[in-house]
Order: sequence, then structure tokens, then C-alpha cells
Amino acid sequence: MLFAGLFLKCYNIALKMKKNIFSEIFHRLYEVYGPQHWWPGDSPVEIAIGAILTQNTNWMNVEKAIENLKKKDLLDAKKLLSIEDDVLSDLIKPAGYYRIKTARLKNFLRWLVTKGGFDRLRNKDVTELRNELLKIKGIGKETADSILLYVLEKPIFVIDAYTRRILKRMGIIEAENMEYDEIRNLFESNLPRDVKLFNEYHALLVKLGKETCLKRNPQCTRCPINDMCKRIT
DNA sequence: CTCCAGGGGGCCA
DNA sequence: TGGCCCCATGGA
Repeated sequence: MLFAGLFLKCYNIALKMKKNIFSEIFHRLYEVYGPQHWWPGDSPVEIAIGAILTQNTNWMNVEKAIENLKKKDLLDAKKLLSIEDDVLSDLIKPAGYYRIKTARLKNFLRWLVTKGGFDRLRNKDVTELRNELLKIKGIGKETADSILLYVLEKPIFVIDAYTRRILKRMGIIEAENMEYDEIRNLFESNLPRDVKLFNEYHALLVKLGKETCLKRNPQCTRCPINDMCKRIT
């Protein structure tokens, strides 16, 4: 029931999309993988914390860290800000980079509390929000955009290493280190600005990126977009 | 054993 | 800007 509803919604969005390579990729991935139900997490603050903890880190390790916080009922901005750095570091240790991430979490949470919480932030202008997020030490473009899309529900397309690798393989971009905002603009200017679509699309790219046939393997032979990939000898 | 995850910041030319 | 290094754990 939920599946069918979501599918229909995405299908309707798809019908309105211009026929281009970006909509084509979305169709393929959605047909094969279906809805991804992102972001994994039960509350806005949990999602935001996950976005910071998953920086260059396997999601499985992030889950362990979040589970530690959840067990102690610490998935709350003010509670987390009130505990000692050493205590927080110890709890998030499974996610790696635990000292630096402790500082990053607190930097973000301090900003969040100062601004009066997520509900208040949702009403603010996207560009202004993004600039503010980027000023926080430890919040870079991908993390900022993940929070904008998956927490604040703004139509911002998240670019990550998987996205770069896939676009490069398909010959859509020249180099993987192409400017972040230029790649983001590729998606945002070729797709309808729809939060639900951007949500699903990024999640699907991550899903595809995790497939072993695409993982650092230049020979992509069985992925859903194989025939769209540039032949690599 | 080696590799590498849903990055970001600092430093240096 | 562009390249390099550091941060750290745990599963494959």
C-alpha cells in the first residue's frame, strides 16, 4: 500500500520530467531498486547526527554509534551539549574519527539550539540556511545538503563520492573532482525541483554505488545502467 | 593482511 | 584553486 503510493507519486513526478539522461537514470534505478526510504532515522536530530557521523564512514559503524546514544536517551540537542566531550567521544567511537566528530556534532548542535530548533529553521530561505550551515566548522557541502534535503526538506541535490564515480563512468562529467556545486547544478537544473524526487534519487545513487560491480571497478557489466555507461577498455 | 566507508579542514605551492 | 595529509573504527 505504502509502496504503491510512493511508486505512483514518483511515477507522476517522472511523467512531468523532461526526457533527459538524468530522468532516464532515475527511472532505471527506481525500477530495479524501488523506494529506499531515506534518510534512515526516526527524528530530525537523529538524521542530522547521522549525516555528520557518516562522513567518510561506513553506515554500519554509524548505526552502532547512534544506537549507543539512543540507549542512553541522548538523541537530543541540549542533552548532548551538556555532556562532556570525553563521554560523547566514547559513545560515538564505533563511527571513527570520534574526537573530531565530537567537536563537529557540538558545533552543529550549538547552532541548532541557538536558532531555536528544526521547526523554526524550516521556514527560512534555503540559500541563507545553506550559507549558515557551511559556516559551521565540520559541516561541508555534502553534510549541509544532506541536512537541507533530508531534515529541512529543501529541494537541494546531494552530491557524494558515489555520484561522482557514477557520472564519471557514464561519461557525463570529465573528472570526479569536478566542482561540487557544478555537479549539483547539473541535477537541479535538469530535474523538477522536488524534495521527494531528490530524496529518492540520491538514495538510489548510493544504493547503486554500493553494488560490487560499480565499486571502484571500471568494468561495469551488470548494473542497471550498464548500457548507458561509457565503454572503458 | 589490506582496503575503504554516504567528508572536511588545514596547509602549502 | 589543486593536491596532500590527517582524522579512526570495523566489516569484507
